[in-house]
Amino acid sequence: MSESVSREQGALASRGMTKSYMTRFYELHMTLRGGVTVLKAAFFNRDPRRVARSLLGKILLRKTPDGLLAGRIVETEAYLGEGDAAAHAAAGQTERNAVLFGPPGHAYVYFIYGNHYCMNVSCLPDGVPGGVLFRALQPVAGIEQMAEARGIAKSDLRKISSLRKISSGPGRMSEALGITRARDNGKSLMNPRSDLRIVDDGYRVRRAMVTPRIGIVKSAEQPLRYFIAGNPFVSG
DNA sequence: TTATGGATTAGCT
DNA sequence: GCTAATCCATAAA
Repeated sequence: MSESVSREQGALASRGMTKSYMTRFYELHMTLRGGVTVLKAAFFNRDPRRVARSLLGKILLRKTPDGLLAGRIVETEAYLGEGDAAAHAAAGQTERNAVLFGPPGHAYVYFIYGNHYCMNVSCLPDGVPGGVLFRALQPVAGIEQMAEARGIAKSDLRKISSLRKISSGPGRMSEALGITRARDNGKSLMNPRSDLRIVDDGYRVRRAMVTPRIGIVKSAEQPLRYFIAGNPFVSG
């Protein structure tokens, strides 16, 4: 893991990034080290608001045949059960949203606007709905592979604007990691051998912000969107 | 069986 | 800033 991160840093350095830019870009990367721990069920078996806040700074890992992909979670949204009109769980359990009603720590992937997949992690005990939407990642490892999946030219990766296009947004993030409903819906994110999991590398968020959620109409006023203050990879 | 609209994105003005 | 693209889960009929 730390080896592949070093490779990424070397690759970017070789593309002529300035020191000030490197400092900014890798502020969060430098803490990713060998001793990572997979988040356990107790972490997710809580109110989605607390889970959404606690997930900031954690690492989402994707293993692929072509290499390891990783991104630091910099933006999340909490979706509650009953009483949250914007939540998919609001109208009760269906085939699509069943994972939200299941045990905590599992991936809920849905298809939206005819084009995009979005991923949540289920929260609260089996039988109680709730989830956290992953909205943005800061690329950490496998940057070139993720860029390719997003249709971003390798030569553009020195530009911050292109780096942001890799995984700043729920649909973009899913495309970068190759997340689909068929492949990933219902998967546990707590299995150390899974190709999709969340780990804690010890990074601590300095300051988190809370604002209303993005892209919804119902219950749009509630402050349930969480992000790392000042992080350039936050969407919107 | 058909109609509706969305937890988004890219591209154009 | 504005809007088309584009599919499918859900609701209505």
